[in-house]
Amino acid sequence: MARYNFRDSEPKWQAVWSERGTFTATTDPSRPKFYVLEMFPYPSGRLHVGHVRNYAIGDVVARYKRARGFNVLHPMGWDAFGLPAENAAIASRVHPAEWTFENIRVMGEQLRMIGLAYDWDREVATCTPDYYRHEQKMFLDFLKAGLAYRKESTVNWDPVEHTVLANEQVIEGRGWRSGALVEKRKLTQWFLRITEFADELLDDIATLDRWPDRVRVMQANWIGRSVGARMRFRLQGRDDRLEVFTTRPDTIFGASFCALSPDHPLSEEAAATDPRLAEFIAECRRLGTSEEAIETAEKQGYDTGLRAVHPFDGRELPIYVANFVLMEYGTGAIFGCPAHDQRDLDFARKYGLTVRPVLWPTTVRRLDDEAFAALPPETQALFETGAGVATVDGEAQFHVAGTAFSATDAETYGYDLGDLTDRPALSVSEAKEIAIAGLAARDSGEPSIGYRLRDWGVSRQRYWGCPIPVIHCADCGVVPVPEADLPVELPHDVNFDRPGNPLDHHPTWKHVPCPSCGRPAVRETDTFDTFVESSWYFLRYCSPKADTAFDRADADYWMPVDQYIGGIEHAVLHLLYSRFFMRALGACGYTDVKEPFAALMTQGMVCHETYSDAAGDWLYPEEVESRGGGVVRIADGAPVTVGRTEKMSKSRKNVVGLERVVDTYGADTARLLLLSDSPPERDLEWTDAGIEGAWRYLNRVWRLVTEPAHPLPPRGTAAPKAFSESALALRRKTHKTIKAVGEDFEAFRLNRAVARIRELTNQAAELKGSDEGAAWALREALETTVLLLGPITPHLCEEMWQALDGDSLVADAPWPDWDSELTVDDTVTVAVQVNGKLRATIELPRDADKGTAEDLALADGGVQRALAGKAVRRVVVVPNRIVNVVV
RNA sequence: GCCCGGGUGGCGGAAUUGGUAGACGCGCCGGACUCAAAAUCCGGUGGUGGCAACACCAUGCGAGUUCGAGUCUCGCCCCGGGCACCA
Repeated sequence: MARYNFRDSEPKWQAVWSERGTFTATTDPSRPKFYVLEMFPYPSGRLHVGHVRNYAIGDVVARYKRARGFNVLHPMGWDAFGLPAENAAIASRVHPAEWTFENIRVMGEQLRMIGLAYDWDREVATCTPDYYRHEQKMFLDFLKAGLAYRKESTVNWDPVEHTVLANEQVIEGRGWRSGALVEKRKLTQWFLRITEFADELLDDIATLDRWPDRVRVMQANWIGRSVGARMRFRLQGRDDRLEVFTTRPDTIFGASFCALSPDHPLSEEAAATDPRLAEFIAECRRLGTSEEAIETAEKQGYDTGLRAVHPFDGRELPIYVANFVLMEYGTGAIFGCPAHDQRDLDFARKYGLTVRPVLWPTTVRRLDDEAFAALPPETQALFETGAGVATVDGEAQFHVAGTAFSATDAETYGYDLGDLTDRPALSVSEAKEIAIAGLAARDSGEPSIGYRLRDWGVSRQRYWGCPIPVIHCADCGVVPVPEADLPVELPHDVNFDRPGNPLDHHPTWKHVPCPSCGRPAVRETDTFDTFVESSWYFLRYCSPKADTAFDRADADYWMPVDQYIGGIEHAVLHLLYSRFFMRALGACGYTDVKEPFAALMTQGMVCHETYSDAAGDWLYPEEVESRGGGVVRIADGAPVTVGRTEKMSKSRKNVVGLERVVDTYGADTARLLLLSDSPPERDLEWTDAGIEGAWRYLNRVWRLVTEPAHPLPPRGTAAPKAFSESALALRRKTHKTIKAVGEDFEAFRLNRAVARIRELTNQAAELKGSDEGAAWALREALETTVLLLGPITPHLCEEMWQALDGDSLVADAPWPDWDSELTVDDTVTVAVQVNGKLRATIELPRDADKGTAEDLALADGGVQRALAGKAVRRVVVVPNRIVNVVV
């Protein structure tokens, strides 16, 4: 039994593509371009099959678009700065650069092994000065344009190691290595003014019509534009005022307290004279900086003793410091309206504050607290759930008990707005306008737009990143590094024996003369967030050897990326930062393209079962095997616990190494499985059974092509006049498949495309007869199969194309055309239902009229039996689809 | 906690976007070939009942809209992604 020899074929065709420069891209404005890009990897060590899925999907697009006649740009590179390199340096005493470049070498070899259609001449690694020098130049331009600035912000601080921790390094509030309780600490850091573009970034989401809706929604929510008001409360016994931001000025009459962020200046001021408050604030700071930690922590507050005066009714409201108020959003202070906000309600109950409803459904009577308290407990309980409305004594009544009452935009409500209005019913937006007008009249507030989006903090106190090109001079302040002095290169001679930033510890690197006055000064020792590198790498690919960041003409031709592919985990940060970067670069005259990625596809993760031994240590899949109904460790037969299927990760060892799969089955088999077993956007579970099935199919096609059941006519033979029924059916299948697979590729339905190609293979194998027509139809089917499968299993297809006397490479062959006469059938099978239940199917000529369909359906024996003599009330006919008889 | 997804046979998934639920594949069962095994080929395979024709049940749970719901609406449950210093 002949088997496809991938061990010879795969390196052979890789060499052919490489020698011919098949995938080398050249700027050519006379041709339509297509730029397809997969998110570049962080060089973490070795590729596993999880990485490959991303690249295999992109490779299908690249090869398919190439067959469609596009001038395709498909580059690859390395997102090479990052924390893991420093961790490796600490753990294994290897230099981050050495570690990174070795990983790039290994992973690059692995990528070449899978036959991806990359233009390797454009390979980029972001940790090289040749790359990051341009980033430093961009930063200097941002600085000039006012898009970069410094301000204080908080970081996670490890008090034992005296170092800044990433959120990832904070485990349950403690430093991952020291185990010390993490504190927040304020540092002056660099920021990029992304909020400058908040409205534009939000509005332009509408233009991203080839992005998944969910990503667009996530970005819009992330920017979180909300129209509200800033309002100022007089402080009792003081001259200054407290400013808060609210999205619900209409509920101001329900305010019963104000709350400050622990980082608010007023909190700090109050803490100076109140040690218990100071302790409370310190406790809040141990929560860490992530929003998740803050929002999931138990809501707590501390009464500062300060009192805010209500701008309308003069009530004195207590001012709390609360652990859930974020300094970054709004003004870092809020007013609380417990009746209409669940969090405020919980807070009010906890601290015994009044709950004062100020809006209610117009159709109900309001119960005051006294009347409510007089009700029996079971009646009170009726108010706990739902919308605060319950029937008491036959009348709908309203009271806020355990659940805050929230209004919808569509309805109108009765409102308590003091003497601001007499109107009996208002919509929320009308009430907001009235409240804001009232505030303005008292000089206590004005309309304001708030954003959830915050400016992008780009300073990192780490070595393995791009140095921020400024110098701090005692006399001149912050001085940009002159452009002629770029790049500011990382020093190589660093050591990681001490915790903290090696750049800061370096004996000489940071000491430089001030470029402005010449006196001794120090370099900025912070480096950039690695998201900065990934915010413009797609531009560098357009002209990777250019002396500038990119050549304008090349970028004008290639940009935007026509198809971007990557994980859903990047739905907000990386994609939003890149969109911002294009606009910031635009403001500095670099480019006119606004949106970097015209189309986006987000692929799911590759998952695998996890295995652990009796001691609870993780085991690699290749360390275990099934034996006698259980799973055991191969080395000693010890029982193994099979855990849940999870995203492949080095930490759980549930990774399938690429080499093992490619050695055993070849790259094409792995590619086929990764592309066919799940829709690309969904998660995929890697199983050994799956890879066997893919391998079996490749050999089946291989044999069908190289050992056809009967001789094929020479390539290019004209079609015979007549075809047998079986041959004609195969031809129809062939042309339907061409049409459908093209549509599937365009829509990323890759798993379905593979299913269709397999159907074609099945039908080709079942072809009856060996006459001229059958042989011709078989050749047509086989050639088609090779061309359609080409983007998925490219090596095998080149080999088969050669076996079919193909005169060129599949990689250079145009996509096949389909004959519309062969893609539609003369008859259709129509389902017949009786009262919505399937009772029969009937064969009808295509596009038969409704009367014919109805008559034939009613004449059917099965239908008659189901009707059982009952009178037909109605017949619904959907042509070519269904007949539903209603009795 | 907040934002965004997902849930269909033993398993991965398909379903012309409101019209025959389960394409294609994996696994399993049976058969052929073989001294035997592997490989390959042929047939079967959602569940329950029935010799069978067939009937009933079935797309996470519960309601609803409709001639007709996996698909639309409302309310739940579970799983996953993100939450600004992991990339």
